[in-house]
Amino acid sequence: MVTTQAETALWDSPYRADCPTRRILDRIGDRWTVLIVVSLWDGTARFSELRRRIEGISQKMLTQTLRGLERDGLVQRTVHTEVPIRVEYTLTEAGRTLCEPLRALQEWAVAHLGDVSASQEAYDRADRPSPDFTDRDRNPATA
Amino acid sequence: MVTTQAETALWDSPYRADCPTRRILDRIGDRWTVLIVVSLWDGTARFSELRRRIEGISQKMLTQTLRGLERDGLVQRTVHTEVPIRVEYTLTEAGRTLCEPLRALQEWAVAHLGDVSASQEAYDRADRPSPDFTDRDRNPATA
DNA sequence: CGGGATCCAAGCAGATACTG
DNA sequence: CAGTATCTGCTTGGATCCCG
Repeated sequence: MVTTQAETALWDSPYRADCPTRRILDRIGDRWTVLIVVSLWDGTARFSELRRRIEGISQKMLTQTLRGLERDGLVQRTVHTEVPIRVEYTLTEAGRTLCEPLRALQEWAVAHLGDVSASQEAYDRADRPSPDFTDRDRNPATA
Repeated sequence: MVTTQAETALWDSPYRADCPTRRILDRIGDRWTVLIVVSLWDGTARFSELRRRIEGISQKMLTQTLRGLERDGLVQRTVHTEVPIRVEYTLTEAGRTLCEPLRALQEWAVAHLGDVSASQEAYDRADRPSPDFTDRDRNPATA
């Protein structure tokens, strides 16, 4: 895919709306995609099992996200036409490769959550010129 | 809240709503955070410069996202009270460390976009039981 | 069990107007 | 220049009902 140089393609184009990074980001940028992919890391899982694992995800979102992942070729869906129907989901090879950067991100999260939380508290404690967000607020409890 | 082993903590807790991963994911999971962090990789940038670089981002979203990043301690905001006011944004150390996993993700995106696109087209071409999405559609043009 | 379809609330995000 | 404030539309996502 890279025409000129790897470096350039990687760091110059991302700011344009039609670049690969943007497209992928839009796909995996939702709340559930990453969680699902990561939770499929250790193997196959059934629909209801995923639903229990992810915790907080609705049936609609789980279905929707899984469909998206299947469409992207990151997850394989296998239907077992038995008495109570059984559907299993597995990561494809591509899906498995995606897990690596995702794990890196996860490790970062675990390693830096403390700092982030501390920074947030410090930020919120400081009296800022106009801390009164009216529109879209990150911490509604403060008001 | 798994206290046994690091490995376990990394892979067992993410499915609970209050885990670090979820929290970080919710923060960087929006469309702009990652783009901004990445675009600050090579150094300091002014507000308007970021706005031009990111392309497509509104002033509101840029401000909002930058505030969030500042609050998280990932970006440092410096105001130069000059005639035309000048504000510069730089990654903090934490922000810079976040760039690494983000770069990995970006590289994955560049490397796999072709496969993903191909998979999507194949998926869309296949006649599925009921491909008629009514609610939330990924490709409105198909209808 | 594993969804599909529909309704509806909340949040996200754009456009606009105004300020120091 | 670098925002803030507000109104508003669109999207996201949850709840619910139903079906094979």
